[in-house]
Amino acid sequence: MSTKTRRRRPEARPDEILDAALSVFVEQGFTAARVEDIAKRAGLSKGAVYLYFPSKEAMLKALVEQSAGALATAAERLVSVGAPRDPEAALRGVIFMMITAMTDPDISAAPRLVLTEAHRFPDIAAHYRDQVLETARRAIETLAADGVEAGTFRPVDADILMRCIGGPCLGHMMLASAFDFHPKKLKEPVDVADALSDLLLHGLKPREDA
Amino acid sequence: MSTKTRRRRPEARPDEILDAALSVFVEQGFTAARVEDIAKRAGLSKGAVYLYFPSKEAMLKALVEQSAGALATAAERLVSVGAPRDPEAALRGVIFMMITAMTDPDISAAPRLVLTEAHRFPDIAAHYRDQVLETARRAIETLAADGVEAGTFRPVDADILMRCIGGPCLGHMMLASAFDFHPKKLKEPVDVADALSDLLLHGLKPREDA
DNA sequence: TGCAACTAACTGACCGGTCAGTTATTAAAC
DNA sequence: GTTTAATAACTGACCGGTCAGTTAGTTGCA
Repeated sequence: MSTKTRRRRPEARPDEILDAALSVFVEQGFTAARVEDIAKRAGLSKGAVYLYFPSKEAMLKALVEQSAGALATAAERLVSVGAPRDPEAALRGVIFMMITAMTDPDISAAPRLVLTEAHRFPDIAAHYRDQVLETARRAIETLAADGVEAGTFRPVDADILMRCIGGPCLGHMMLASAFDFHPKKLKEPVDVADALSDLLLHGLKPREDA
Repeated sequence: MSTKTRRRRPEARPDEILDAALSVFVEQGFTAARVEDIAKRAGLSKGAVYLYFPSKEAMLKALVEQSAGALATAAERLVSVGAPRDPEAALRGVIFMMITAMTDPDISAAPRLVLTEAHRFPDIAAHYRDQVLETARRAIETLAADGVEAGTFRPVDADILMRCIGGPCLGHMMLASAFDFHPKKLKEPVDVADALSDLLLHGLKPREDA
């Protein structure tokens, strides 16, 4: 019960280790990450880690699978719920969700890890592509189709829209996490999300309408 | 001259080594990259590399500085030349340039490397931020101002515009390089650039004008 | 309640391989 | 003959993974 006792909590161990592994992987990169550091952060010795995972790489794969599942369902749900009724609001919701998620280092950690390590682990890359990216593309495709049908969007290629939604969010995250580079005026995630949504919806050129 | 002789070409060596280092760094990541592989790819032994660079990290820094300088001047020139006359064409030009650059693995290699390694080398990150990102931001800020003055753009926050220009290009590159994920219909870089430009300029909502 | 006998969780020293960086040596060029 | 480019062999630190041993906790029995 006390904070000091090193009790046995075997059920919670794998997740504790994965949490620690994620943070060390993100800080150091997979190769430079030391298993001993992961163990220490999880409150264990190095040997104990190998009671739960057969190798360092197995931890990486478990993390990726965890994250991929969560992201795929999130992407699918988010669009399918709101899009048929109000495509514009659904799109704003997607962007807001992505910006807030990307702004939280804990939430963006797993995608960041995948992004930096994917190309060295082809099976991880393929898994993420099929599970997350294809799902997201399909979701955006139906979002766009709903919008066109409702007359609130004009026709647009799904791959382009995908890059115009995800890209700025991705860029926003990378600028912040890799370079500590933040917007000068818009400090709050919600303001960034709104400004991105406005620009994407209305375009850079002036409008006669509105 | 012959392919077999191990002749002396000291002037060209540093750049040859850096070329090799860049490709190995991008393939393996900085930590996993082996100096011996870099040497082999440059046609040298490992020891010879250390005649030109004091450490592996020095190669990384030289690469980053090289790339940062090139990018900063490119960004500045590209905007300052075209923007005052025709902001819309200038913006299309910037996006086209970025997409074509990002689509060429050789050209995008250095930025990709910086993106994946920056957070572990704070001085590299700071250098890139001050040299490249701030320059790009200023360039985009004047591009936006020129467009507003000419009446072809409506007012927009520079940081948002920066993310809406760079983000989709960055996303396009990461999807391709990390996940081998490409647009289903738009195969040519020029088509992708045009579609991105159209969406950014005119927005997702239908227009009465045009 | 007290006390062995047992088990599962855990530890940390260790092994073997890898790799950044060094050095002794060779050979081309002038 | 001296200098410079280059190599191949070497060193030492580091780290993933292993394993013999320890400790915390449980069960059976009085």
